[in-house]
Amino acid sequence: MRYKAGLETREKILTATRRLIADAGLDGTTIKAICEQAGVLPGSFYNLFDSKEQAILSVVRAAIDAVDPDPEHKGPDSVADLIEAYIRFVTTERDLATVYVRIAVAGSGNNEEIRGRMLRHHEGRVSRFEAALARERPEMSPDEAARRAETLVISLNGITLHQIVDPDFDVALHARGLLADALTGA
Amino acid sequence: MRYKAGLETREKILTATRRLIADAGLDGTTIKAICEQAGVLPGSFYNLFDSKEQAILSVVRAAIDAVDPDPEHKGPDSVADLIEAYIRFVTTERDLATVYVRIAVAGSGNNEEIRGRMLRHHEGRVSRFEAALARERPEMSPDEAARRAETLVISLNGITLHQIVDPDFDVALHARGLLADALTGA
DNA sequence: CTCTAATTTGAGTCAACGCTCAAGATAAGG
DNA sequence: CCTTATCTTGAGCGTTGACTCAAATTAGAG
Repeated sequence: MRYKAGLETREKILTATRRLIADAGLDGTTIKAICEQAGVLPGSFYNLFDSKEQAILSVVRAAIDAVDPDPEHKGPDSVADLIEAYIRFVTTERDLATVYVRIAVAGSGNNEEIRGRMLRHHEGRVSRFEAALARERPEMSPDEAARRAETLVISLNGITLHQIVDPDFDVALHARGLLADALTGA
Repeated sequence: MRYKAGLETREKILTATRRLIADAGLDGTTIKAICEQAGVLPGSFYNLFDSKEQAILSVVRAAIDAVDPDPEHKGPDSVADLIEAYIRFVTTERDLATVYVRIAVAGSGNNEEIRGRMLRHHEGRVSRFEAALARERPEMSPDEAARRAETLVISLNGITLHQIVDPDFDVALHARGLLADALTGA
């Protein structure tokens, strides 16, 4: 793949795949459905991807990366910053957020690469929350800060999970509630 | 189905289906796999169930009911009671807990019956937590208690979700942490 | 313009899926 | 023991899935 047309087709396929995983689930994400949504034929798909799994993995990697934007920037974010960034992601990139949860649940049992990637990503996120928490609540014991940071990240995932079941769910309200709980507790 | 043999076969099939959804995911839950695991042939499966979906739905209904044991008992549980019951469920009935989350995520997009059942069940659970919270923290505003109760239920689901990705995750530690946060906050 | 590599086409392969069915085996009431 | 309802067998049906490929088309460097 080197010509412009190929790159554009690749993007169309990835966009269609992302949309399908979010809307129809993994079962509904067939080659036929992807090709129809992308306006492309199967042969063209297989000119650019080795397998259906490869296309899905590309989308999944993008989704995982998008959950934690700017992971290199190790700057001193506050817990509130991190929560607001998450709210922004979940509300503006709902498809990617849905893909993230769908794959975490469906892929972790079968696919070791996905499971490992999810776990490493989780640890990274927890670390950032933990550091922010230690900065803002210096009197808190390190163990307590670590436990709270992990609970916070997991609870945020619970919020995203619930948004899949109830699309009208108020993500921001509950995410900010978690923030308050994490900062005010004993 | 009336003979004893039929009822036993039915149970074998449901057990195999539950195990498969938890271990292999919905994709891996094929008629062939169910029948092998149950030690039964396809014809026998279809003598007892109208379709694969019917068997899966039976397992799903059981999983949903099991998340909230004894829902009729409207007794005055404490928040701690409810959390401990949940910890017990997630740790002793891990297969059912995994089925619950897998179906919530995979089924809510496609299947309206499952989505509705999940939502109603969610509301029921939130109500019980809300009532317990109002009893233990009477000074809390009703809105605040409602918000906290819902956040608590959603966070517990996040814990179950995380257990699927990381089977060694300490469910009890984090669930009890949530309890403390919910009771002590402002 | 020319030539090659990249891309698109779409009919077609093969395996696996959910599911059926007629025939044989087994259970239980009378 | 006989009869009838229930259960089991397993080959096989039609459909759909992922994927292939040779031929036609198009993009772009020289």
